[in-house]
Amino acid sequence: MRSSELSSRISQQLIQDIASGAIAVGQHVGAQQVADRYGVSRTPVRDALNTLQARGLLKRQANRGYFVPDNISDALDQWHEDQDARSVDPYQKLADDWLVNRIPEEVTEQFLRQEYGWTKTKVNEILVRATREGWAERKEGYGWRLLPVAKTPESFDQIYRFRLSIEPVAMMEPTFILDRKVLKEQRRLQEHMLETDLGSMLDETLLANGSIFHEEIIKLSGNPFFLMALQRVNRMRRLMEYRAKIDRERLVVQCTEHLEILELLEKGDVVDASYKMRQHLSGALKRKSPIAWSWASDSEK
Amino acid sequence: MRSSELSSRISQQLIQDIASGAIAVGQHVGAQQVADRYGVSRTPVRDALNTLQARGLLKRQANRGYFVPDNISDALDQWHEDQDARSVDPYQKLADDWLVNRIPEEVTEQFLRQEYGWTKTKVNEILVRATREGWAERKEGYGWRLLPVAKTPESFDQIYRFRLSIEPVAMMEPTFILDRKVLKEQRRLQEHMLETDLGSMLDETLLANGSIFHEEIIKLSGNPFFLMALQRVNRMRRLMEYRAKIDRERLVVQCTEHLEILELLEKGDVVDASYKMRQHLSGALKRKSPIAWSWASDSEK
DNA sequence: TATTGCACTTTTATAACTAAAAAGCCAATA
DNA sequence: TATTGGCTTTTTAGTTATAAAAGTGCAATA
Repeated sequence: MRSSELSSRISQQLIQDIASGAIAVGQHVGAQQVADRYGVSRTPVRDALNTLQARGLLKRQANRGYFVPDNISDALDQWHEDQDARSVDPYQKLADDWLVNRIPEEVTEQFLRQEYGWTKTKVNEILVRATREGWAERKEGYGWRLLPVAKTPESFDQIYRFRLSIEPVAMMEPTFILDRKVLKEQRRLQEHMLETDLGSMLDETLLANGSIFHEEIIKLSGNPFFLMALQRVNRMRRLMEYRAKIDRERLVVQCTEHLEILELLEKGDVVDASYKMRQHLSGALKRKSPIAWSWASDSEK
Repeated sequence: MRSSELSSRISQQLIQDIASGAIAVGQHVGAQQVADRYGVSRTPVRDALNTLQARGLLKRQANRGYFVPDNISDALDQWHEDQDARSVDPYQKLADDWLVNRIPEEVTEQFLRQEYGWTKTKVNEILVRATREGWAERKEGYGWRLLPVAKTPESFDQIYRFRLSIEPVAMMEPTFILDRKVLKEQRRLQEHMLETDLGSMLDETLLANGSIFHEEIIKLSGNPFFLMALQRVNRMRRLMEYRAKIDRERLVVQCTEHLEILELLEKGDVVDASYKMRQHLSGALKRKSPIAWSWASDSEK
């Protein structure tokens, strides 16, 4: 059974979907279906499904497909333990090193290849992603420049101020569509969060929850530029939050507020929902820095 | 005298800066100074300056540097003629082909290499840029997906709606700084536009003018996320406008409105300036499609 | 009839080498 | 004393062969 990078990514994603409840217990998980969802062929999906089945996260019925078993919690716990020693994503590694000033502002590809032992393509792939997510850019000549944005405590506030300017407005766009199906699905996810023991969930899953909710709502605006802008700042925010201790109590408040917004939308009360969204974001902004900015001091050495 | 891609880009940029008035007549243009501005070494800058000097766009004084000559208009006209047969930027070529549906939504790198005769690195470079500018993304497995955003007449409206939600708000940010130096420079550029014969200016120069003004203003907000978002939609807008006939009369109105906003800011009247900005953008939105959407019909075949 | 399993094709990654381009340095000069 | 000119060093682009990974079609099976 092969286990390429892509199939590992698919495994991770599937586990997260199962843990977050996006894929329900007992549900059928077919290779073709998963392949379509992620836009890949069945080859890497099959490897991923095989791996998950081997670890008891999926049950297999010959020639009928894979299913989420009843005893999924145990298997998930087991999997979490196994993963504790998992290797860190190179992208996160670079982001991390940049945040704590372990690498200079300007780097050459060669420097990264030597420093991390990455191949030419790997370096390129990582830098492209960093470029897309807004914290790196190619210099005109040789080398790359890493941007100080998203490095400081201020950027957290700045991101929330930016979101305050787009999210409530997006909900008032003339092309906004109250898609009941989306609202229902989001309600299900938020309620699932509240019902589940948050301590047993992966940090990634918890962080993803907030982003997904807001992105699904802004998507309803029918204006893709609002979505693109939100996705971009969310990715940056997660770079920072990745290093932080998550305040799980705060998450309960977050989910509750999400549900309140959903309720207003389900009633068709878009204006109040937009207002509530504004309050929701203001609340996050007003809170004292929700993250221990342990690394900010490093830059003052 | 070499003429690499980078040094050609620098030449282009310098000419545009001279044409738009960012570099004034008689001003000294030193190699080191230019190199610092663009973040490159003197090597490609020297090639560029040499090229420009050879065409009479710069005057050289031995060991003292280059200067913008008095008779720059003639030299610029001459240069424009020479450039008429200039080769199209591969990036624009791909964008163009995508806009008129000459290439499929999903492409492999190999396809592009064969179709356009580009090298592996070139293909990568172009796709990375398209990714950064938001209209392409890597598929999970092989291949790339081109996004339909920025292909339709609606996107034009959507971009303006988005800008309406961020630009006036950004001016009201608590960190907004009224930088007189920036305002003065922008006033100079806008007045230069009005004084110059627009017919003699390159389309690129005219299109860049509007973007730069708005980006400089939003930069004053002190919140880089507003700037990043604006830059992104501006780049997309220019992809579309690149194909269009420019309404030069409209540009006069545009510059005048820019000057009005500057005037309010110079008086320290940020609130009114923000309101004027809103009106300015609304005006552009309300105008009937400013572009002949010649290619939109192609998709309905 | 939907799904898997498997063989086969296409596409991309990797590595090593050569050519081209950019960066960096220092002496020469107005 | 700032600036250019020419030179050397460093970095990246281009090329080719080979391995690995992903995509694709079709028969087998519950």
